[in-house]
Amino acid sequence: MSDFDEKPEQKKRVTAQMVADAAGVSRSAVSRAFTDGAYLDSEKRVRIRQVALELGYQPNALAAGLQGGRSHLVAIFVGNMRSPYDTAFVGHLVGRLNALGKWPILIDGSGAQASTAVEDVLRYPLDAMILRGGSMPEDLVLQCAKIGIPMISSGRPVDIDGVDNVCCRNADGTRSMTEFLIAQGRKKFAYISAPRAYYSSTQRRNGVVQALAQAGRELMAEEDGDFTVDGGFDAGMRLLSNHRPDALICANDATAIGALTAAKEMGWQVPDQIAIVGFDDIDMARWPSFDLTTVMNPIDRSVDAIIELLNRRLETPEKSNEMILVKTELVLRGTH
Amino acid sequence: MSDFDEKPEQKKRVTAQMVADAAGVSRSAVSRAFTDGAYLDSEKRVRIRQVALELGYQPNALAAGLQGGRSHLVAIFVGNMRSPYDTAFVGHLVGRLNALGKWPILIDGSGAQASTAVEDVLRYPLDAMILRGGSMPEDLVLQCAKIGIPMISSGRPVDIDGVDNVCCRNADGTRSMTEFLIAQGRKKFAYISAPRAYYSSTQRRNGVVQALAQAGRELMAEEDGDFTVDGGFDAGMRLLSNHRPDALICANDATAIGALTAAKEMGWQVPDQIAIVGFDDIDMARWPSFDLTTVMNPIDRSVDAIIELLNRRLETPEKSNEMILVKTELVLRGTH
DNA sequence: TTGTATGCGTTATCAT
DNA sequence: ATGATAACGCATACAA
Repeated sequence: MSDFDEKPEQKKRVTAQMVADAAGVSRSAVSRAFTDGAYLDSEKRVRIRQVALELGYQPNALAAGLQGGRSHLVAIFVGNMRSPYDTAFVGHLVGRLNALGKWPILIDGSGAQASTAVEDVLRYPLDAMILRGGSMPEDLVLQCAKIGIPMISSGRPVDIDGVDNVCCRNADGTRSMTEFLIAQGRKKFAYISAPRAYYSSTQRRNGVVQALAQAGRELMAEEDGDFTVDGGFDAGMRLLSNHRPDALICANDATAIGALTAAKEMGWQVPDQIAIVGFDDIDMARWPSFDLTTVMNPIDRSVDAIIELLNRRLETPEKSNEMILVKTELVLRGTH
Repeated sequence: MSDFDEKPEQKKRVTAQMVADAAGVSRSAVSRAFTDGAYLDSEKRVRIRQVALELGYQPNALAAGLQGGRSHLVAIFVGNMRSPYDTAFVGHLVGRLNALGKWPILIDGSGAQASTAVEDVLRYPLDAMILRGGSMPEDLVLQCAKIGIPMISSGRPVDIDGVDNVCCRNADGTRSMTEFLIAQGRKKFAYISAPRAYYSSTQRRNGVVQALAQAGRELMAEEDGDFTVDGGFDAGMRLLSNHRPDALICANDATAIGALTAAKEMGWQVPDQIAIVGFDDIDMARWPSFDLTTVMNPIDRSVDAIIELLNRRLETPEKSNEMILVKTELVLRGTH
């Protein structure tokens, strides 16, 4: 073997034609060797694959995608790449998509250039676009729908033709939690919210208010948070300086962790004097320093639902929109 | 306008040819209208773009990528999509790549099917492959190098031709921290590690040991963690039951948070009786309940370095390998 | 400045 | 079972 053979210095990508030449077969044979269920002598298939391996050949997915089939590319528009819940969510989703042979292209929705980014990514013939939290500009959603790209929104229902939705039963979750706390003997309820723009916070608040109304009560106090620990801390400080509730329900776990820290710092006994609960059940909620009672917003099930809707939509592109509602569960730990 | 016109039901993607027909120009004119710096009457360009917008035309990136230029696709192999540091890292990286017009395809390296996933993604003519933490099987790295895909590894140096590296000065970080604690008067040092397989934990331990040696000391105790809060909690419990160090250095922040929780639970006064410090400076480190003194492993600078190496490599594909070492910084909060 | 013609690497169709 | 050939949608060298 010559030195030249030893180090091919192949700058250009190996093509099917090269493999065909090397193996002494036609280009089509090579293509078939990489297509499951194609007519090809099994012995020849093995030989071709062998040659391909030696040459380092991989079918070019770009060219294959041009053929009209699926591209296997899926975009994920992530509203907030900083929040613990969303990042965990995306982590799971990516894993599931990988297992399915779908390749997720991530778009950071919080960036200033998010709209441009979406438009650029739309140049790829995507199998689907998944919206996670945040909000994609309406016109872009419409554009996707117009192009005919299946869209699945998670966390914020989108009522547009061609968009499927996965959403957790926010109000049910906080309603159950509130009922539980009432049954436990709590009487004076407060809520720390997130800005109105966040659909889920409003829904969660509704659940609290409904449960209280049913018991002939109402919220005694309320403060604005922003879904972050710092926001929860500040809101908790403000709220607990001016009121003495015995139950504090927070828009999410981050907020609750912040509020819990504030309460402890102010000398409140949790859960003796006050119950503080969150929503989501992020990893940190079960960290021993918090041991937070919360409402589980199940990532597994939500991702399952997304995958399910994705498969269904790819199978039947013209099917009508669907909305899968994901059930929550109370997670009773140490702060109630 | 007829009903038919109203709802075009366009299943097929709009192509440049359709736009050309609609605008009464040639196919190439349309192409030029979307290519910056191409010769085209500016008036005509505007008209073509207008028609394209109405029809919902986007150049097909798959077909464009086939042309031999860049695909603008970049794969990110993520070793651990659960750890707070890695997810934050990936979040930043995705944002930066988006801003550059590069589209990141995520591969979950912790999945069982990671190898298959990498091979499948390699079918796309990637502009680059970025390794974040974890470890990609060596043969796959070699395969990428052979194909000629630029690779950049972050968090774990890869010594293979064609692979650039970004790595934080782990040993420097813990050495500075140890020196600082020694100067502060701490005398009995302990370390909670991660499994040997993790390059960074070993490096960080080395820094501690070196600084101690220079002061004529050595580690009085050591326990095995696993880079998680739970692991840190357990290791902390074991360590503090059998020893009475006055400084506990942990392999990362998650470990430190776990150990800190354990220490408080056992009644230790932090920082009076013991200093507990971490590494990374994840978001949670500055949460008020922890207020953790730690070594910053700067995500911004690491991502900057990756982008820099990426640009340089794309500019000069044949350049020799580079390794950018990222400086750490002590972050002095409340646990020292 | 513009249109025509060719090539990119693959899969699908059609013969054989 | 296999090989030749036609799409796929675009960019670009070339001709006008």
